[in-house]
Amino acid sequence: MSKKQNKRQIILDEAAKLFKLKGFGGTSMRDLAGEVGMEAASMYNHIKSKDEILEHLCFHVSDTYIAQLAQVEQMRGSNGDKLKELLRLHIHLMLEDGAAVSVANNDWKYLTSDKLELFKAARKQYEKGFAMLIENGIAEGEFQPVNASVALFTILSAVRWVELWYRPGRGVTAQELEQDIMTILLNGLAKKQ
Amino acid sequence: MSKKQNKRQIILDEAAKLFKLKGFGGTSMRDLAGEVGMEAASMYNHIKSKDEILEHLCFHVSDTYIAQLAQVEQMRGSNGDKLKELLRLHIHLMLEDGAAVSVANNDWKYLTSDKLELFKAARKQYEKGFAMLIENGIAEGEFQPVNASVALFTILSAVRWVELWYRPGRGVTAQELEQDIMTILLNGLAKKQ
DNA sequence: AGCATTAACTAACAAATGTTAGTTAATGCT
DNA sequence: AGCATTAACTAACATTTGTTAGTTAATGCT
Repeated sequence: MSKKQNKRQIILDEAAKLFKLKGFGGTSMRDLAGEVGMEAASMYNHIKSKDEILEHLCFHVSDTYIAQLAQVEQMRGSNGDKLKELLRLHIHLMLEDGAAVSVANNDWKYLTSDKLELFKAARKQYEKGFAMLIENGIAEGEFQPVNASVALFTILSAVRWVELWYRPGRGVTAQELEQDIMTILLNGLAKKQ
Repeated sequence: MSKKQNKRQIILDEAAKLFKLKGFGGTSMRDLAGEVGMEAASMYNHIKSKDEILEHLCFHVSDTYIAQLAQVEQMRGSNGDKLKELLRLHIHLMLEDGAAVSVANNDWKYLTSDKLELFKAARKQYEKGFAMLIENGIAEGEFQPVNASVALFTILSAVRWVELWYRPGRGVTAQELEQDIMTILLNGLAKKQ
């Protein structure tokens, strides 16, 4: 039983890496099997289907994001503090589970119909909670009076490059990264005068 | 001859839309043919291969970006002004040719080997020019002293959602959009105090 | 009118795809 | 020791894929 869990996890991890590299459609079960060190057919002892792999990866990410949102919502502090913390957690998942996040960002559209709807709903829920923090911040005069949706997507997109770009040995630490991104997004690139 | 150009363009445009919607791998030549209103085999009177379609779309985008960079580089004005203008042009292409930009952003990895290298080189050239503006701005004390690469990718990513999200009838005009994105990226979301 | 080109079609191909069936050796429980 | 389960294998399947061959009607030039 523990062995089974283990092999399944290896398949899922390897799938995340391959899907990130070559896309869901561009990755065949034989490719994946080669990476795992097994025949394609053998993997079906551990997983139900190729679609199930995709579902697992996508919902792992969306579930985590929603849990993080719930966690931040019951924090106390300013909207700026909450936004900062949610963003920090958001970036943190990217650094920790980059391949899965990449799949959830790029290959979610290949989910089959009912799962696709579920995923889109989850994403919308997350975005809604995120937007609420921004709207509250604007209403309370804490943030600049921009369109909240525009701010939301600008921020969420702004951090998406992290999973494509960040590698530990790149001369930028995770702390610097977080700090600089926060600076740019909250304080802006231009110097205050 | 003009007819041929026309049909070819229809195929390319329709391909951009489909690739954006379902990905390069997820779009079959028969799907595309159905959209164009033609049998799959008939399209080969107008295009060389499925790969050629992808190449055309990707290089159309990278060529445009590089031309825009060259245009801005010979402007006079502050680094902030140049950065603003380059970003404005960048967003403009997204609004004008969203599907092609989407393909260049998401499906470039399916380019075949030599074209893939060419595309990556073009992208690197664009990023290098973009980064130079930021570095100059920092050196001249115009921008905050952040890591230039982090700033570069944060800005370039920040605007990527536009092609996924923007639709004319969404209550936000292109002008508002540009303005708000500039505000957030250059001045920051937080109010100056 | 005669001819060459264009652009559509149908039919078919070879390769690749996700998946199932059937088999077999190893492992662990009673 | 005997039995059930697990997890690997090979072989094969039905589809789908990108693409080519061969044909045919329409178009336009001389």
